[in-house]
Amino acid sequence: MFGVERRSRILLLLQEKKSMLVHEIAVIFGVTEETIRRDLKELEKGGLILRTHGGAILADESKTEAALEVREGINSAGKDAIGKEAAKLIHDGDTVILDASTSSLFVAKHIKDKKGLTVITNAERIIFELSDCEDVTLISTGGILRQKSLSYVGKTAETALSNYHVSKAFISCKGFSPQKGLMDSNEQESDIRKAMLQRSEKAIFLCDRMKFDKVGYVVTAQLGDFDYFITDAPIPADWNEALKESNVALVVAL
Amino acid sequence: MFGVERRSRILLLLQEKKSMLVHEIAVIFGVTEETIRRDLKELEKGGLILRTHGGAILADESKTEAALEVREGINSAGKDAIGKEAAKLIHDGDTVILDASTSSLFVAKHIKDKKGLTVITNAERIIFELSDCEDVTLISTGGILRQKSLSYVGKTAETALSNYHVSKAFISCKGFSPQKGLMDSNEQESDIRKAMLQRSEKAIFLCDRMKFDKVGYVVTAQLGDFDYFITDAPIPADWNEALKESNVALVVAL
DNA sequence: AATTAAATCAACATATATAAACACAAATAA
DNA sequence: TTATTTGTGTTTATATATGTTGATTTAATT
Repeated sequence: MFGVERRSRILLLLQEKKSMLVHEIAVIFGVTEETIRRDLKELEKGGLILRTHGGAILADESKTEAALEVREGINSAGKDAIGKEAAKLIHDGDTVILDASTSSLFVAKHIKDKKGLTVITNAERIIFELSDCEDVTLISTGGILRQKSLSYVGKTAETALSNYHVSKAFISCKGFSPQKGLMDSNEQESDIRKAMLQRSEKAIFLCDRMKFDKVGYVVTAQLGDFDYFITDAPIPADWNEALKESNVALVVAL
Repeated sequence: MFGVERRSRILLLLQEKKSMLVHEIAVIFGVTEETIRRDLKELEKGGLILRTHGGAILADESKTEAALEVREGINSAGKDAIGKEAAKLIHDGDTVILDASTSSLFVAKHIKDKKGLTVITNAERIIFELSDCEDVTLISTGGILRQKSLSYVGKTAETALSNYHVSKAFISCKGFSPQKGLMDSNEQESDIRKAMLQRSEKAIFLCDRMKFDKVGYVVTAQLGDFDYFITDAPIPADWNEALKESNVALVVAL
């Protein structure tokens, strides 16, 4: 059996059982656990599964709440650190765009005490988070609520964005590599992010370590579209070159 | 079971029970309380729950509830009855507008089990209430959030409305009398309601007894603009005449 | 305020799980 | 053929999840 074949079978098994142990899978295919671990890494990079200690679970997008909220739990420390650093780029009186990502939600949590801010977003969770901040003018794009992500997408939301022009946009994604750029797994979310980038003077890319070298099937943007790259871990050595070439400032939050 | 799984299950349990004891959770999953405490810390870091001495509660509840509780508390029994009656006018597959009023919120609470609904609203509170209903397509007008009422107002919100046409709009107000019509105390809220009435085939006026003969300083609509008048108490004798003249159906919820 | 029982925290222990470096054999290319 | 790559197995050091214990904090009651 070839590796690809095994990996696709692992996916099928996971779809059935929802979660499995590395050991369990290794026995089924008669290979070492190390091999399975490598398979799982591969599958995780494609965003198909979620690796855990001892095994893996299906990255089931359809399981709205549970999946979404567990995902939020992943590397929340890192995302919080990123949010804190990103917040430093926002000053009293600024007008900014926050996208519908957990990373941006953490940015929102760190700007509550700033004065005279205007925040434009398509994320219901961010609206909820900031709705009690008297000193923040909150603008929602409106549109059809995508329940999986609790964000507004579609033509309405994009059109709404075109009414504004801001100084800074904070954008995340599903996966990133310097060669392929920012990738998402949902076209609508990708489109909204593209629209956001167009409406902003400067762009800040929020990229926690879990996104490194992950992939999605739709390209949202390229590294060169951004002015800042904020992350929570040392980046792979060869990325520095790409950042310099694209003239993107690197911020590592710790 | 993996840690992530357990944590996501804990969330589900909390959503069900609202609050739980550490001990209680530990027994359910067959792990030590220390492990559960670590889980709860993790979830708290992500802002999903609030830890208490001995257990945890859901993070969400507090904010929106508390903020609007006062307003909702006013004749909430009557408004609930009105909401229930109003919900009877909504059928599977309908597209409706709900305004940003407590009365409309109660309508929302009574339509959660209907199929294939589309709800257009400018009320954050209603979006929040319906955001977990898989069978409801939720459309937000978007715009600038008016924090006092947690509703979207302004030109953006009004323009967004003009993209839609619905079969029924549910509207409330601050005060009403047959002679003066529906009155509000906020021009922006009034304008949104006017826009909503224009976008709807039929209009339903939600008017609990507390609004009888109250006044506001801006007139939103006249009785004749509506098809139904739903209230929770016998109306003053001389109002019947006006209702009949305007060809408005009276529904008294009890 | 003082007392007390319970809950929490911090530090450590431990069994697994994982990552990293290397080895090797089969498949592929030169 | 010989070299190179690729996938897998092996070994060892490291990391992780959970449990355990004892000190500390908290909340409830006197």
